[in-house]
Amino acid sequence: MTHALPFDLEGHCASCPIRHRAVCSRCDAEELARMNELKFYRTYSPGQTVALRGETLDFVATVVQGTATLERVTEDGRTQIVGILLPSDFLGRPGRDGLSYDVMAVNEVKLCCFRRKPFESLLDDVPHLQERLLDMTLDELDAARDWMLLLGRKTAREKIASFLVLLANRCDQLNGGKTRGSRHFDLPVSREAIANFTGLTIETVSRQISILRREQLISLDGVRKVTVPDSAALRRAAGDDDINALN
Amino acid sequence: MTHALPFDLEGHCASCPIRHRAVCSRCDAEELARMNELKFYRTYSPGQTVALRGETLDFVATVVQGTATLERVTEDGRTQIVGILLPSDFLGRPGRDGLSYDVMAVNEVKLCCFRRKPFESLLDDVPHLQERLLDMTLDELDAARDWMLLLGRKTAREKIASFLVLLANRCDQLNGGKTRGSRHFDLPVSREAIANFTGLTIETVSRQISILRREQLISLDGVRKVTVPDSAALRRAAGDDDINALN
DNA sequence: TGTTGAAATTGATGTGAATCTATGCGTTGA
DNA sequence: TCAACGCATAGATTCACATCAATTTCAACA
Repeated sequence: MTHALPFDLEGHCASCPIRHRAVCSRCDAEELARMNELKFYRTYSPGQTVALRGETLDFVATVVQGTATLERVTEDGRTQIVGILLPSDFLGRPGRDGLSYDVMAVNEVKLCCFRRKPFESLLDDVPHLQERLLDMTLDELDAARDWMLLLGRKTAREKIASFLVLLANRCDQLNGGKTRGSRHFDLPVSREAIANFTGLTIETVSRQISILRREQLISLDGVRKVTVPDSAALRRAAGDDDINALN
Repeated sequence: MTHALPFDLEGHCASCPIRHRAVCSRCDAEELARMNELKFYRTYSPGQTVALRGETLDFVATVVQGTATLERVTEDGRTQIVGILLPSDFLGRPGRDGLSYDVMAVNEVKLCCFRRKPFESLLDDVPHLQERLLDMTLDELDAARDWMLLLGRKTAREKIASFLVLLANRCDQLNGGKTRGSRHFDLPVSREAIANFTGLTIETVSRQISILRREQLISLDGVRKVTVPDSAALRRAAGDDDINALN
């Protein structure tokens, strides 16, 4: 399970690729040095469970690499993805033993971890850290609420278009600036995951993707590589009001 | 627009009915005194807009009395309620000019307000305040994710049962301890609001409520007063797994 | 106590997405 | 090279919920 990594895992935070976006992004050199001593890395393989709802999770972490999903499941097995963790996202709940959802690695995931108790002390001592965590949590809450509109009120077509817009935007973010005009990205997840994210079935996801392709709003290379020739058109199909156009 | 209030609006925090649950709940006497000087009250009448998505909101606040909804709307007018503010809930986003949803007063709402900038300074100075706000935000995020499962994967019947369970629990909370056995509470919102909350139509809401009543899972006195003879049975109809039974 | 209008309920019908059932199409491994 | 398998696509059918259309209930007020 050893893999080449795009940066030195034993290295310091200074060389960390997501340092400027993560929970530690507002920390100064001294604070960073303190965190640097406490941190440790963990790797999960595709499909592996990172944490289960209700179980004790004794660490918190930042995603350095890979994609993980947050899932809620009904007693009879219907599952809803309630969040996606991409690089720079934070995992865990300071002040609580466990999470209220399952966390699954989609592909190979690398986490920069801190044991929970020491991290809670850090939060008390390092205002920059707590401020940033509050801000990230408020952003997540806004994103969750956008998603509630999608789940409750959008059609299958709008759901798929919205999902693609969301991914395109997040990919842009990770690549720094935003690209204009034609955009190209990889779906990090299977059709089943898209279904569980949008509250649809895989069949409906597949059909709607085919329809969007026939209408030339997207084109596919294989089953995972997506090109969006006109992001504005796709955003229109997503049915959002235009305040969101800024994102 | 003058009304009798259950506590003295000009009074100090010590007499505030939601003091032990709100964002200020962990503050000591000295911190409270500081906040006391900055606070001011506002009242909104039923149906009034408290804030609009995208517009500048120059204050943050705690709900002291009444109910408000957080709403997201598509360009063509479909609306989804993405949150309910009940007494002790926090409104506003420190560090941001505006909100990403509309806020509407359902009935007469009283807010304990702070101008945003001074409140942000308070957050920096008063660790208890920021800690509590982070905790409340994380709770809201968990609740939003529960709601995503409901919107994406539950049937109409389960949605209505879940909604009633949620309300029953929140009402218990506000009344301090939790009541066992038969529970009784008032719906703070109309059928239309329930529809916008659950992602259904008013007709479906009405039908499902009638069905639950016929099955004796609930009984109604008028259209707003609900009695739940057996909360465990209603929770079962809500389709949650039993980890939630603790709540 | 009657009048009015909005909100809620109920019924009949329509429809979008789920379900059920093949079939295609890359990977993996013998 | 070819099964075998998982994943994606596609067609036919069903069904849960939406839509359309009347009532009925209820709160407010004369």
